[in-house]
Amino acid sequence: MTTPNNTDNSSSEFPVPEVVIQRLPLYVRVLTQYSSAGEEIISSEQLGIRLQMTPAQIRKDLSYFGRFGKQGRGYDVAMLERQLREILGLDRSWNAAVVGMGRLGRAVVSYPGFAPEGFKILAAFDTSADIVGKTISGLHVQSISLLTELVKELDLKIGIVTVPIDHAQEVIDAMVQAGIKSILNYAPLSPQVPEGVTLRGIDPVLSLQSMTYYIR
Amino acid sequence: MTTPNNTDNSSSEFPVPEVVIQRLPLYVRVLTQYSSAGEEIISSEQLGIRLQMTPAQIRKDLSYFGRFGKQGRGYDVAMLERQLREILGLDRSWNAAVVGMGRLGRAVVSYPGFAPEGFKILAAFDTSADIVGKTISGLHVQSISLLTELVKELDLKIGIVTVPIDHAQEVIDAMVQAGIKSILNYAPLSPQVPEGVTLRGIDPVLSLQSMTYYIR
DNA sequence: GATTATTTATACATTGTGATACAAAGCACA
DNA sequence: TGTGCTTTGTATCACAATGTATAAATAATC
Repeated sequence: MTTPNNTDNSSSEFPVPEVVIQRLPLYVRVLTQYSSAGEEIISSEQLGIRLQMTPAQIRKDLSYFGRFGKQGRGYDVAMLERQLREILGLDRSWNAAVVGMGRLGRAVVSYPGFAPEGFKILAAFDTSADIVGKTISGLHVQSISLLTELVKELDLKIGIVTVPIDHAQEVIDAMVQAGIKSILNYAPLSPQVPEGVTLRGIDPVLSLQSMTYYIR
Repeated sequence: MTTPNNTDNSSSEFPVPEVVIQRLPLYVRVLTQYSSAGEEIISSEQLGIRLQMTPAQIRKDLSYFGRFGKQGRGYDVAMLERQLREILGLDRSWNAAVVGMGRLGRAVVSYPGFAPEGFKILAAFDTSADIVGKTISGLHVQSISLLTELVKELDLKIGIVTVPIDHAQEVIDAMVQAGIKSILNYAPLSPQVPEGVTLRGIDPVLSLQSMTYYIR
């Protein structure tokens, strides 16, 4: 049952700015907190305080996708959360493969933060013969040559790169070749990916290196 | 010895945009690679190809800080790297404290990527009595109540937060109280920090959650 | 039911950021 | 030395993102 006033602007008439997309998960996060605190309504101002941004920015971001709020009242927490999760594709779960089962890869597969958010690591790969065949955190480590096959078989949609820097580009190329369209890269480099592949980097050193500018 | 053509715009007459500061470490990284590949000169176009950005953007970014290149020739790799490192404060090393010695904290202190870049984790803290007193990766885990004291004693300039989400804000408050001005936060929330404190978040789930928008 | 309080959605203004274009500067080579 | 080629630095433009202001809608109160 959709409310009649819910005009859907998301009909991909024009592209939503990437910055906006990146903020949506922040909104989802706050909404989840509010929801579990028993709140039923939230205003853009309350959201803004939590996220240190102006209420107008939040309203404008949301308006790209429809009209979710009620004037004089605010947003229904549960409803808005549901809508945003649907927009982001978080109303389902996503299967992921990790490539690189060294220290970092092991930390990633045993990180308990992914599964509750619907990201399931179903396969682990490595190149080195020492590691292939072992079982780590319940995952049987496979040879990278089986990547394409298992991407299809297990419906893997996300690739997580945790190999050393000098193998990262080739691993990413292999992922792209295997049909992976979303890559989370932990290696400290800026890899080249073709159009249509989304790449995000996790790079604590880069973050530190830009923070030091502001100390002194 | 400064070259005469090196006009210094960095004299904080006007603030350099934060996006620019965040790109400088990327330039440093490519320059380091180029340098160890034996290249002496690099053009903004070559840099642009590596980082998937327009040459003009790179030139403009650099021009905030001075004139480092030579027309018709390009940039001296070693010189530019040295300059950028100095601008970012990477020509020295920085001491850091990690708070939260659970799984994540242990992964962070044993991550070998920090030290070579000049980030030295000199102290580890936790709240739980089970962990305080243990030695992890050569670090004696201290009670968080000693934070302020050790920040001074060890000249800790960077705080790394690896506690569970429900303790993160209080830990960050404690760091701010202790005089820490740069915080790297691994907890999945958007903490509140006062003006003058720089905060960067490492949040793989957030990255994944915005990537799923582009699949489908 | 009329009046006052809120709060959204959005039109408009302002600011920030990135791309384009080109003059000035250096290099290479005849 | 002069000519052509390259590449920087920056002025200018275009557009993206943010902030401000307000009309319209809802709720609350008397």
